[in-house]
Amino acid sequence: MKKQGLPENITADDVAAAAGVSRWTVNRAFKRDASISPKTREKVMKAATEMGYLPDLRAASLASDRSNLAALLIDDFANPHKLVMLERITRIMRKRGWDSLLVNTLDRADAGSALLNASQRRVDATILIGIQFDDEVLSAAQSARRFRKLIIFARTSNSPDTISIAVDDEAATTEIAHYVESKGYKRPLYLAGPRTYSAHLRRKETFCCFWKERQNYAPEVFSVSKYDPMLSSEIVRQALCNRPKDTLPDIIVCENDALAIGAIDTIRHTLKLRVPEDIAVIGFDDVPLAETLNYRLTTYRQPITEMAEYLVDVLESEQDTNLDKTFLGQLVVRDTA
Amino acid sequence: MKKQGLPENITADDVAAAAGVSRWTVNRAFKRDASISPKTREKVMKAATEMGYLPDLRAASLASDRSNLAALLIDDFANPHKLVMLERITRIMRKRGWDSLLVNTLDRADAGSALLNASQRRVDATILIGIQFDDEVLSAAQSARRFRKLIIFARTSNSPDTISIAVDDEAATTEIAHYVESKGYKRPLYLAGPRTYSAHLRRKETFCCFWKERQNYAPEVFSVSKYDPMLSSEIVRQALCNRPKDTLPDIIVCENDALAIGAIDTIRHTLKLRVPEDIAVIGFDDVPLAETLNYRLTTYRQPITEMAEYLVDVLESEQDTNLDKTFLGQLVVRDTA
DNA sequence: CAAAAAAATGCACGCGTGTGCAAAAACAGT
DNA sequence: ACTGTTTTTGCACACGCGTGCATTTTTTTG
Repeated sequence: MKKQGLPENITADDVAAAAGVSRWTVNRAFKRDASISPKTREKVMKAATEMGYLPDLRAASLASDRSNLAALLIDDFANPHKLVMLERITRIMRKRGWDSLLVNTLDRADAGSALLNASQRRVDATILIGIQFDDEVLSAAQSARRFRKLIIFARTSNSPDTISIAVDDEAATTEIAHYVESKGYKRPLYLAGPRTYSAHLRRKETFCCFWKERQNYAPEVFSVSKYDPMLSSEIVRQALCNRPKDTLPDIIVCENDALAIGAIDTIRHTLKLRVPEDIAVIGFDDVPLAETLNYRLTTYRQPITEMAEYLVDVLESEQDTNLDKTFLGQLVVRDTA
Repeated sequence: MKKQGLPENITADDVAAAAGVSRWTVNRAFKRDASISPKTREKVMKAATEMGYLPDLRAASLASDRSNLAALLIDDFANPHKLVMLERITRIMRKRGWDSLLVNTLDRADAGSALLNASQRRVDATILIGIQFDDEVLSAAQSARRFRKLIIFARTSNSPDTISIAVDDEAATTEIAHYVESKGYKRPLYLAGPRTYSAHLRRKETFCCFWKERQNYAPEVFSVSKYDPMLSSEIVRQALCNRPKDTLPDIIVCENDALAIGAIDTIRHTLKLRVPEDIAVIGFDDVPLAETLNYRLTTYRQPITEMAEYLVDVLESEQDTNLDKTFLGQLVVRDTA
């Protein structure tokens, strides 16, 4: 693919020679708020464009020790909400001049190595958008130092070395619980996802506490080991298929939409019951599928855009403590509850 | 987050001093098949581990002109199949030692700038997994040179400067068409996606030619401007909602699963008809949702894993011509056709 | 119009590693 | 022990740009 007659690598020196200035002036032309006169910059840019020159970000990063690059670690691709977060985060990062290194963490054992992988590229920050990051991994990460910032997105963590950006699970779940109560549901079933350690959600706990306190009994709880609609379908089937009708829950409150979608499928196609008339369902996240004709899912929307903007604020921030932040989302009432 | 008392940046020099060897020996220890004695390597690695040293990949890339990094450009996050490709590609790349730079291309106008963005990081290859890459962008990319390899994934292109890795659309669509014919469908409707230029699919054309040749009439065709289930639902509704029953298609053949899912939703929930009894549906891709209880979609599965493995072969290949390759997938018959 | 202030430009040095070759060390065979 | 061979190690130089400061040019001001 090498074009003949064209130099293999155009550097700032080449452009400098062509424009009749020094190399440093060339690089200044490419740097915002650099001290350079408008007409020199124009002259340089003209030469650069003709020669197809663009600064080498590796060298820039090496020299300045800032890369404008952040690693995104993800491990849970079955959850459609991940796609939404990924899209929003990469879009907003790019809009604000940040590139993203995507690292697909294979499993829990792999998380540590993924972290080191990112650190070798000397990224300015590492963003965790997954579930399999437990204490060991986090402490290993810290002991390896080389991590400027370790950000946990859409999940809260108590680790002091970590910055957590997430919705306020307690507020959100309380709002959901109030809604469930106000609609007169009496036998809620809580469908929880995998339980994690360092970085977790406080949804199940909040819902159950709320219900026990207000209604004087604990809701039934089932747990799915992965945020995967098909797995959720299977767990709900096992939980409900042989039960007499009057012992069935009247609503399934799900930790997120992936679980809710699986639950709805089972209710409709395996149990042959109606949603919401026989069993209502409520989700969390508001994934694109939740809005489709088929699901029309009642769910809680996280303000992902706002969270992603704040994420970039954090990337660009100089301070390194007290950056945790929680957000409020909004209950989206559709047809399933 | 700086740990006190620890040096800010541990370099190979530090490790060399600690291990009593030269810097070059330290770096050799980290390089496979480098000429180094086992016990020296062990000694170096021990010191390196204690000090938390890992080679700086930016500097390595700068010096060697190889980054083991490839850019992934994506623009179409509404299509669930993108998530599958992304997952598979990043997983296999990582397994084989490659990192990925994810670039979210905002729109067609942005594609060129995204390409330049990637080139500034001096990636070894740029992989296009989107639709909005037309001739202009590709030629701009080439004229900017700095692109070692430009790979178009899951789409074919005739550009000589490009490497295309895709399923054999003609073979796949022919298999689908044979299936449709053999099942006795008589009024197929082809639901196509957005039409593109340089990088395209040959599905619609193949299906229509096949049908015209064998049945002597052209199937009806509708086109959706984005691979988005909700948009597909809307187009199908407009196309079919006021039609007398006997003029409705008996099968909708969709360019991919995103469209098929939207079509099914409309058939069931808006037209109040049954799938496949009233209208059958067939998709393409075999996204995870296709397998769920709710859809049980008949579709064509692309061998993404195999394609991703080949992609890495291409990344590692020295030659730079004749690397295009097409793959055969498999028809997955479920309940919708 | 000269002097002072401000803006623009040039430069030595450093960032951390790879390459190819030369020097040194280890090993083999007699 | 001695030579020839192979393995291992060290090193000068290069990769392309940023930083901080010194120098030059331009602008401002009395």
